[in-house]
Amino acid sequence: MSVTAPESARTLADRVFARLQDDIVRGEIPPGSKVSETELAGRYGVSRGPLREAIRRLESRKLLERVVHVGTRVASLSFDDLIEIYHVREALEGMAARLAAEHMSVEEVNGLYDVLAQHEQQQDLQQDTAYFQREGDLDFHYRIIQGSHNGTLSQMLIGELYHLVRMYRYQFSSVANRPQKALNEHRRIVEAIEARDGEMAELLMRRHISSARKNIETQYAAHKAENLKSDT
Amino acid sequence: MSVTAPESARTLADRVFARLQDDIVRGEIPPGSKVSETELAGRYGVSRGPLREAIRRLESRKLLERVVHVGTRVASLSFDDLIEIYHVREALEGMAARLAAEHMSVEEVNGLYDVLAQHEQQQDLQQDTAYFQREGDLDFHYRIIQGSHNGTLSQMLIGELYHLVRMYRYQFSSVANRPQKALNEHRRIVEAIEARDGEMAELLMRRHISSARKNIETQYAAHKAENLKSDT
DNA sequence: AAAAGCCCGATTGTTGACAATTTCAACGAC
DNA sequence: GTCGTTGAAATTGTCAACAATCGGGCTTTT
Repeated sequence: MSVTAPESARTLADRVFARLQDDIVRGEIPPGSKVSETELAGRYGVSRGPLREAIRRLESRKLLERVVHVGTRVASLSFDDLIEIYHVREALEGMAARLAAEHMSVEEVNGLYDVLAQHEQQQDLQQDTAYFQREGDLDFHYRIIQGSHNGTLSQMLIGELYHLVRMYRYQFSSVANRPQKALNEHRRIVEAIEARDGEMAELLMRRHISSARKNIETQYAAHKAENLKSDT
Repeated sequence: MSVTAPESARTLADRVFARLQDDIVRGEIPPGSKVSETELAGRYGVSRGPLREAIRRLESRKLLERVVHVGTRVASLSFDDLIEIYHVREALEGMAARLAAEHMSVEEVNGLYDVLAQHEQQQDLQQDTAYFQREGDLDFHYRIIQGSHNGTLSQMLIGELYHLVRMYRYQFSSVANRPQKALNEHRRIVEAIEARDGEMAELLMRRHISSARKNIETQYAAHKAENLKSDT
């Protein structure tokens, strides 16, 4: 399912990489905190060799930042970074939706409807909304990206960008605060894909992600204003 | 200038990384060929430690492919890979043009016109056309990408994708075969950026890259037909 | 003769020790 | 009191040796 299929984690470096990435994304290791190679090596029970390999991979995914001869620290996403990411998502996922409309099989389209139905049900039941909304939302986007049948595109979104998005969501305990609207947008996107209307699918997906970005920008402005008020 | 500023190559791994990447992109090490760690370590005069770090970084940039316990080989771009990359370029550089129209300073826009004038002159003189056309073309695109003032976007295009594009151009000694048309398209893009018309800039950039992609697809079809003919 | 199994060489994965660099605190000068 | 210097501790960068795994060739079996 994942683009970088870990199979069964053939090597030590692979396992450490997976565990360390999870610990970072879930906030187990706080964003911005310095991490020591020897300390991490001890924690995961390996030597510094495989650990350094894991660090380098996570560095290229922007989850770690390394300074020569100084050390490594966990990336800490700023609002500006997140806005940048959403601009990239808008471009890439828009293209993904277009390609998905052109290349998705009927089985894959049916799968999209299944996901939609699932979300609708969870919407009604309001059970564990926070968790399912964010993971479910990603699930929907995952499927469209995979449906593009473009490995480069999938790698960039799922293999690189989405870890940052997930980390952000954990970091700010952020949950989609416009679930009904998002669900409707999802439905229209799927309909465009089923109709094989790539242009429409791209347009709708871009609007969808653009709305999410503007939502974040609004929250950011409110947050900043709040801080200014409490500072004075 | 570069996104991953090498400064003066502080560490051994950095230097090996830069040299190895250059050797790969320029085809010094043939695409698809297997590379041995000990052999490369000897060639660059370092131990396997820093070399392995360089290999990991190039692997994450898709310039090397590694199989566990088997070895590393230089990536060999297929036509399908290239088509995928151009779809991603269309999406990302379209967004870059839009953001550039919104955020570029007047000095940066003037710089674009300078590049345009340079290309025009080289066009007239027809001197060393092959080299300047391909590097100059990249220079134009570089500036617009940087003009987006979006670090994530720049990293993805310049830091990841463009090495593959350059490798492909070396590999197939490929040169833009529609230079006059491309130059006109460039000019219209710059005009849209100067007019701060982000929507138009994105549209034109997407058409520009889409045309290049279709051009490649046509060449591919011709190439395939040629092979079929010689096979029978 | 073809196929399956085994062994050996070669390559990669991993480890621990050593070298180089940075940081931080103590000290002294202005 | 502040700033610059110097030294040591800690951390990262690098290296060479050891262990694990894979591929190819040989033997063996049917």
